[in-house]
Amino acid sequence: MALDAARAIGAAEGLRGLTVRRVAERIGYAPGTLYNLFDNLDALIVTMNGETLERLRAALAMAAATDDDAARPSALVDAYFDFVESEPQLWSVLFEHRLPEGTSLPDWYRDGLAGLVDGAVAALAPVMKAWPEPSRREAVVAMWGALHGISTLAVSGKLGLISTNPPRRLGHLIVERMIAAGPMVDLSSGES
Amino acid sequence: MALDAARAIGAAEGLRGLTVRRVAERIGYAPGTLYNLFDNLDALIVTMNGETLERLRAALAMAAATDDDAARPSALVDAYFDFVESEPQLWSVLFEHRLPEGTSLPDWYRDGLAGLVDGAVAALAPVMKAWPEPSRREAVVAMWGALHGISTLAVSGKLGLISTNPPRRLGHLIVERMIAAGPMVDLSSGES
DNA sequence: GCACATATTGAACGTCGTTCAAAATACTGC
DNA sequence: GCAGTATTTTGAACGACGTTCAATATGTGC
Repeated sequence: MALDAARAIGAAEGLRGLTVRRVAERIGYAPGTLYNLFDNLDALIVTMNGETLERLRAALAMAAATDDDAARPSALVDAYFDFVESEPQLWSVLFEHRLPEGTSLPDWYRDGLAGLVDGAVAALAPVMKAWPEPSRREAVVAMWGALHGISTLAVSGKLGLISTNPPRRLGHLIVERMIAAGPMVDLSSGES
Repeated sequence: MALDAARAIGAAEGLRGLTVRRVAERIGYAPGTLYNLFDNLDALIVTMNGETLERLRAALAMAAATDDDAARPSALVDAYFDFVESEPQLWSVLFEHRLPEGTSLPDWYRDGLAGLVDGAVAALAPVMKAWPEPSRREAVVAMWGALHGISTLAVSGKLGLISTNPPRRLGHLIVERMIAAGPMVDLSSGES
């Protein structure tokens, strides 16, 4: 299948090496053939990213199945960084790729992301009882963004330029302190 | 100058529109002329990114000059998001751009990043007295990564898919809670 | 074997980054 | 002013890119 070839190339060379011609050559077809399967290269990459997203979701779900409530936050962080470190290029493609100006991501893509966050909210609920329901989700989104940023800077080599701390450690730090700190006292504060 | 043209194109169209030919056309020169000024397109973009980084540093330094120690964290977060929102495309180019496999970023680039972090560490020192010196820098790097991730997801449209919270609010949440929580009890914990 | 639908092709178009000999320009010593 | 040298700029060329499309091959029902 074309997606297998794309995944192999993406894992080896990232977004820069992912071209229609390379994918076609790898599966022994002419470049034009791929346009019978996908509208264009962007659609192929988005489809492949959907699969990567699903694998990430599955990995986090596995970690969320930990029995010990208190250990679950740390397990989720480890699962996240395990995934990023095991497939750094595919994870990069998942978030580096941007559609051209006019177009927008398909619905199943948003559903995949939402499922990821919902799973984390459910898994962390026992240790976030102090947070009221709406701000609990807000906090999880913020923590997801934090892990995402740390991983992004690490994979692109920019974190290593200014810190010797392993990215995983920074992730643990953020999540642990966020949960320990509890919710903001005034939810409407902090706006400029 | 070529950098002005590159900045104008980058601000309008992002990394996708930044081509040698477009930049050359805008300054009224042939494409080949740019290769007398820069080794290649990547070098041009890295130079332009250096200028963007310097403007970001200056904006944060301005916010760090706030007299009120307690208000400084919030001011820094606002300054960060003000910058991202005022030049989303140039900020995106600054972090989306990746050099090809072999090459690495120049030294002045790392110095710029380090200066950014050092400035934040100094500005936040009064409200982070509870953190011992080394882990204080670690925490600032983690918070920078968090703001970076939230902004990345926001600019790429992926944050809006799963949350209606403005990114700025998530940033305030993380920084406020991190500082309120204080350092980790056991600095060597959290490693898998 | 024939008609029809489907899959695949390969050439073509315009654009990209990059190179390089040739042409244009600027600068020197006189 | 001029000859000669150094520098800047050019424009054509190369290979690779995404994408399109008429032509061809392949498969299917009869």
